[in-house]
Amino acid sequence: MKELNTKYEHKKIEAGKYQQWLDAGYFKAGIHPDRIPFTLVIPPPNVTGALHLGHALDNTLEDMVCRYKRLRGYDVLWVPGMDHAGIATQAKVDALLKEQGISRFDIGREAFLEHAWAWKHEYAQRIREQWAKLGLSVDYTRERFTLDEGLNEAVRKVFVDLYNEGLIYQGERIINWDVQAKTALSNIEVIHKEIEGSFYYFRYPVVGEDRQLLVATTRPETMFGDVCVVVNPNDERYQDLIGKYVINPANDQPLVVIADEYVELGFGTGAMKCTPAHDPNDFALAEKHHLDKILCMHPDGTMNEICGKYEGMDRFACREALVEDIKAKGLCEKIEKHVHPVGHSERTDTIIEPYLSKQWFVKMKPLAQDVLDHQADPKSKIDFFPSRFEHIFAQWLENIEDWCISRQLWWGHRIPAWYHKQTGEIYVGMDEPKDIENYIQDEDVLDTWFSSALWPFTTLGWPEKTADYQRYYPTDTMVTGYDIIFFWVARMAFQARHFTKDRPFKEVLIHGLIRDEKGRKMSKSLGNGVDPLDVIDKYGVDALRFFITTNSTPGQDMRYIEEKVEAAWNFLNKIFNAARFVLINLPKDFKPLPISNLKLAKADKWILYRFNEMLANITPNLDKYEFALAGNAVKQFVWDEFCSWYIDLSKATLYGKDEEAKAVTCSVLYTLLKDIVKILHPYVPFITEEIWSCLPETDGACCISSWPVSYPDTSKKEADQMDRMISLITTLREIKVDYNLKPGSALSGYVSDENDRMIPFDHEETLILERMSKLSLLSNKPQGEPIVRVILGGFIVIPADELVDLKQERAKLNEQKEALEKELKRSEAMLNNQSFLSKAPEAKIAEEKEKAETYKQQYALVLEQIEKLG
RNA sequence: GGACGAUUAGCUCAGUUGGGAGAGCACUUGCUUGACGUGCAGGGGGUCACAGGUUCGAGUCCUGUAUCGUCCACCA
Repeated sequence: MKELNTKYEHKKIEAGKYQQWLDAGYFKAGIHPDRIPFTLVIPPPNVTGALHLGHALDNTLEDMVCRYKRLRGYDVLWVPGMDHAGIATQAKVDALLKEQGISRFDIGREAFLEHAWAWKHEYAQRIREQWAKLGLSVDYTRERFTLDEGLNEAVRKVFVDLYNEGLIYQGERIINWDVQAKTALSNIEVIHKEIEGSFYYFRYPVVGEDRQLLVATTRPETMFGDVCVVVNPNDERYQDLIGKYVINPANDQPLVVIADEYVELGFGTGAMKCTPAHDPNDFALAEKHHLDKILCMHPDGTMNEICGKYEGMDRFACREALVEDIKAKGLCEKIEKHVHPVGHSERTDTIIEPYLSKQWFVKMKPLAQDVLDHQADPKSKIDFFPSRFEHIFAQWLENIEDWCISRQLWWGHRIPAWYHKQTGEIYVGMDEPKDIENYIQDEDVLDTWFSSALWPFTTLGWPEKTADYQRYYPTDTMVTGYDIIFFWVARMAFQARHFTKDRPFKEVLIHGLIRDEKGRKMSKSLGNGVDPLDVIDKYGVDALRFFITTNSTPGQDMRYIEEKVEAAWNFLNKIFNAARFVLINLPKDFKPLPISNLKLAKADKWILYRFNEMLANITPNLDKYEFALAGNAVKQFVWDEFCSWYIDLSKATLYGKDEEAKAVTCSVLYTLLKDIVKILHPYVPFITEEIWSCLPETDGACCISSWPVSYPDTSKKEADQMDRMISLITTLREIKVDYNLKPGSALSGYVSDENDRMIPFDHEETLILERMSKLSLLSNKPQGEPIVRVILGGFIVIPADELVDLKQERAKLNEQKEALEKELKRSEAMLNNQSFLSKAPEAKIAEEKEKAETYKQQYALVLEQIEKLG
């Protein structure tokens, strides 16, 4: 048993504790095969750098769940791991090499990957150090990486199976091309931003005629890829032009005018240029009308060889130059300002080029439908907290398009497809073809999310039917931000459904973003990021965790406010000192007595009753991830009831002479402290473990102890008696403030019930009154002007002639009178309402009647007193 | 163009099946009370955005409006 420090110093308390937990193997799953398993996988952080506050939020909530479930007696498995994060990591390694003057193309694929792995090892270690700082109770014996061998095998199997089922295909389509990263992206990696661009109106001379056709575009540089001009077949203006040729002002080439209903009658000029290789709609038109698809750019966004003098120019430089040239030719009618959404790369923020390219796709409709079908079944659906995200999730799946999964990168899972050197035939398989010398492998890798989507089951050993997979899958809870529902949650859902015939997790807790104190997103460019390590250094991780868990609401964004972390620290300091108080007052040879065998005093019964109330309140809230509601209820109990009242009340016996009473108080203090520490453990694991280790008669660690149960034999009636005492003590304090008496000054007086009968106090209560208020009870009603105040269940009379300020007393009584009148009016209105009496629940009516009764008595008393004062 | 969220004390936010408006910080008065001044005791401060409706009863449910924010959406 350790000795508790005299001061709360978070650094001292947190030091070494995590390693002790790990050394003892407390977070290793499977130690208790008899227990019900509870599984959670960590959303694998990218190995691109340090963890930020967003990770702290996510991971703290997960650790909360795990530690709570562990205390509830589950065999908890929390699988840790990291994500290779293809584009992001490759960009970082590229940048690092660039600093050394190296291009990845100089050193080649293999050498580059060596650098990438070295990077991964370095950052994985940093991430683990941060997990340790946060106190995450993960099982390191099961740590995985999205690019490790086992996962690679699973990824290949998934690819090959989907390919064989016709759910993965290769196709030449318009994809979102990132000209900076020089890779394809999926639709959700494109961020649409409203950009002020221009609408250019150009005149296209009609071949052989002396007239011009007006065509508008927002992207003149793609005119080199135009193959025709399209008009609506019902557009009367252009009937005679259909089938004729016009001259493209960009390159003076003839373009045929075709008709298609796709062109909207009222929009623009009614004539649309068609660029099949640079626009998805134009591509669809080209397929329909068997038109050519002409690329006019290189993969890096510069113009290609078909663009004549513009070859090699950046696409936007080309746009400007071309417009100038067309103006010079006199073919530019006008340029209008035009605000429209423009796709940007999520990673590089460059403007996406819709680009014709051969890529691999997942056919999404059937896979998504499978998930949607199960979402309609309460037994196999994934439950979202809060539930509104289920609609967002379902809506996205309903409108899903095929997923472009190939990426032109090196860092990732290589696509298991090989092309025959002579025939070009495609071979897709788990392993390379036997006559590999005749094949070359596809150069591309898979979208990072393709492997992340398998995370809940591949980490448990799938496709092997391992013991872990059988015991721990499907997982129970996933904790993640609303920003990756589409990227990740939806994809896990369909891959799990398809390959494991199950949901990947039963419940999803969705949290929001953590923002800066002004509500802005934290970002590098704004420089408003907060490093969790700095916060931990200043306030300790427990304070950070308590701030996070008690200031966030499921699904809702939160702001980082340092004052609130400080407030959390203050609470921890409070707990620490409460623990000190208890420990200081326990006798050296203390042995806790079972509460149920004790002759409890009123104060004991009161606090135990309150504890039961609190426990009954928080448990269901914790079960539905309402950590803030539960946490604040615990805080309120600990601070306002345990510390402010019970500890103070306990001093009456602790500092008294009754050894038997003292022993009872000690046991109650000890037992309650122990329970409080357990309840708070998921929130603040370090300080609670510290206090636990200083408590006598505890074995093991707090983190593997058990969730408290409620105390037997507590009653509301007895709790109410203590509430009368509390009301009395509070009133006495008010009187002292009213009369400018020192808090420690002595008073004498008596308490009467509504009928003016003196209420007797037992020994315990007398001691408490003396201790808390320096009130000595009178046995006879004295003469003279008294101060009279209404309290719960009666009134207190303080005879104090020389003190009494009649004016003040009248004012006070009138205040009370008015308040009571208001309450009575409200109460009577309710009780005189026949509808209320006939429709409201009985318990509510009884409650109101009881209240009304109390008010009436108190009101009568106040009136009587006012009359006495005259 | 759709969908969703927010609007409650000076600030940041809770408020779980509808039943007398809460917290933290800030403000204010008093206090070396044998755990804690990082504290203790007392106090002030809100027409719950607005307008209707349902209900015996609405911060809470319904409809609409306003403001802010987010996501989704190929109109050249």
